Amino acid sequence: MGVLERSHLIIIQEVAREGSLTAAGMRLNLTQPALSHAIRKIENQLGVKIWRREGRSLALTQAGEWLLSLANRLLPQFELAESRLEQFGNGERGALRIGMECHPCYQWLLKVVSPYLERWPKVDVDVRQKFQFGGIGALFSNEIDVLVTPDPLYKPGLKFTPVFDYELVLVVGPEHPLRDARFVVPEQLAGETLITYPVPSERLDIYTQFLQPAGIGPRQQKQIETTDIMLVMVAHGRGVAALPRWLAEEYADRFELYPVKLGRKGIAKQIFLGRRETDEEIHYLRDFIAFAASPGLAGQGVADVESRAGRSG
Amino acid sequence: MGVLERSHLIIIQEVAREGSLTAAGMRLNLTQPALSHAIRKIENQLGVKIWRREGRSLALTQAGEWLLSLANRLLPQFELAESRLEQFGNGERGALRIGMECHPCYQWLLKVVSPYLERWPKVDVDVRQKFQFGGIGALFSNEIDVLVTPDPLYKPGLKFTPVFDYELVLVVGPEHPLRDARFVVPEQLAGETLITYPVPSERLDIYTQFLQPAGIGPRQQKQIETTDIMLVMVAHGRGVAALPRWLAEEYADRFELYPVKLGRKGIAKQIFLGRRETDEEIHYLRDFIAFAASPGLAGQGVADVESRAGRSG
DNA sequence: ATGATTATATGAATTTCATGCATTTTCGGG
DNA sequence: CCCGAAAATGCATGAAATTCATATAATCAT
Repeated sequence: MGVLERSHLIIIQEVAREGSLTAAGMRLNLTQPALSHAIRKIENQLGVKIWRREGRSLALTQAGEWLLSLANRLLPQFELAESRLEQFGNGERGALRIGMECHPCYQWLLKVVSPYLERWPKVDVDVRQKFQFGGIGALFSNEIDVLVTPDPLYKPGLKFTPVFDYELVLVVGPEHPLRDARFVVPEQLAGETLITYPVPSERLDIYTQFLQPAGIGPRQQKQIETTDIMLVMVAHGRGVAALPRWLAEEYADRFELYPVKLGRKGIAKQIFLGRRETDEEIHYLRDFIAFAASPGLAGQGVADVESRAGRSG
Repeated sequence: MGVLERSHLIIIQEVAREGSLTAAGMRLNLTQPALSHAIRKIENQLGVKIWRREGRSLALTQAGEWLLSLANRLLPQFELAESRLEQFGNGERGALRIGMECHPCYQWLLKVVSPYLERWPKVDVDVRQKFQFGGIGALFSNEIDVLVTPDPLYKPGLKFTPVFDYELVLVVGPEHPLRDARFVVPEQLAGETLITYPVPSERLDIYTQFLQPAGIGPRQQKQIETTDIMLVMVAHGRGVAALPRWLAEEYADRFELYPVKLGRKGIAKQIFLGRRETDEEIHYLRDFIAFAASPGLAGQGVADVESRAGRSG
């Protein structure tokens, strides 16, 4: 079985470096007899002569030379490992696996992540969008560490923090008859082509909070992966989309887009970051939440929206 | 100070592999409490949580995952190291550092080494030709393991084995007046250009055993490193050289060379392999000596030479 | 639910092992 | 040949690893 230990390599290295047990003992805070016993034990366990008595000091045999080169190769890796572990222990290092349950939030997340990576150079950020058992399940199963979601499902062991509010608006192109409407009612979408992200309609607020309550569906639905393409389509009058107002504004300089309020009062949305309570003490995670929630970052207020939505249980 | 040991990595790897302390304990010949105590101690020493209780078994934290990848990287190197050391212990592996005190022997050595390397695939052979304190000194100082020499200096701690005999002859080119002589006497070299290896003349038998006893020197001496060039020169009549008879015969198909006996009786030489007595039990070294001494390898008998030389002391 | 089952955790007892001390042996130099 | 410096040896001891017995926790089937 394995008998060669890191401490053995340290002894080999140090004895070779100092050329004597007495001197090596000093550096290792051991006595000469301790080392003498140790090296003999190593040799017996390994079944190889490692040292040769050369006069009144020790020299390495061939096997010893080989072990020394091994030690020089492996020991630095152990040291590196320990300094890394210290970083883990201090909460300076880790992987922040962010789960997304909110398609348009991706644009927002990018703005948060960039400066965050500067602040935490040793933290790796990973973004995931598909979860077998939903975002909450992914949090519980440790698949992710943070969940970006509009649906904070309050459960024991989880904590949610609101990070920004926005208004969900209908985005139409310049040729669209609704482009200057003060607001739109569900019936006005009955003849429209609705462009959405490719997720089930029960996860799309435009359905759950606007169309379905009125018992109305669009004439056609097109699913498109990326926000850019989606907005190109909208700008060219190939359909309408429901997106955060700030997102429409963000793209305003590239495409001619017109946001229209959904319903008289508009649809207010709020995004939450969820995390496990057990991760409370992880510095870089706590900082991510605080940083993401800090005002002036997303900067898309909802001053003109009167009510807030957000299921809880 | 360094606390992370190989055994810790083994535990991390095995627990991760089996997913349970009990199962890992079986494989490691440890009880479950032993592991339970061990992993807690590791965590305390490193100051990092490595495992997370997941239901009734254990899962790795991020730091744990990182340690596992470290273990997967480092542990195989330890295992490789141990199997190598076992080979060292069995005398299957090592470095055979051969010292040469005999220039023309290089050709012979090549013929010995090739098949030897086949027989001992894990033994590295290294050939050295320069020694600060002579070949014997190099043996004593462990600079080399085997010394190829015509001068076996018997000293306590060293053993010499004769490996082959040869006759030192004068080699001349096709145009040379001596080409068909039955033998040559020192006086006949007085007007010649003698080509030798670049070593002091006290280490050249043509001087010590032939020219100097007669108080004669050659008209000119040229020093050349390589045997090939030396023989090209001889074949073109640019000088004569003193070389083993078998070497001249070896080159006969490439250059037109004529060997001439040195003196009426010829100069007989014997090559010895010297080694330290302490290396007696090294298999691959003992085999090298036996192999090199086996008849039919060098195959250059000295049937026609009547006396043997070789100082001893 | 509840008990059976299968984990890990805990604490005290025990064994094992590393280390230090005292001493001897070995080696090199005057 | 003896002295100084270093390694080797043998024994005693204390710390650390391991085990045993048992408690606690979580899953599963009924």
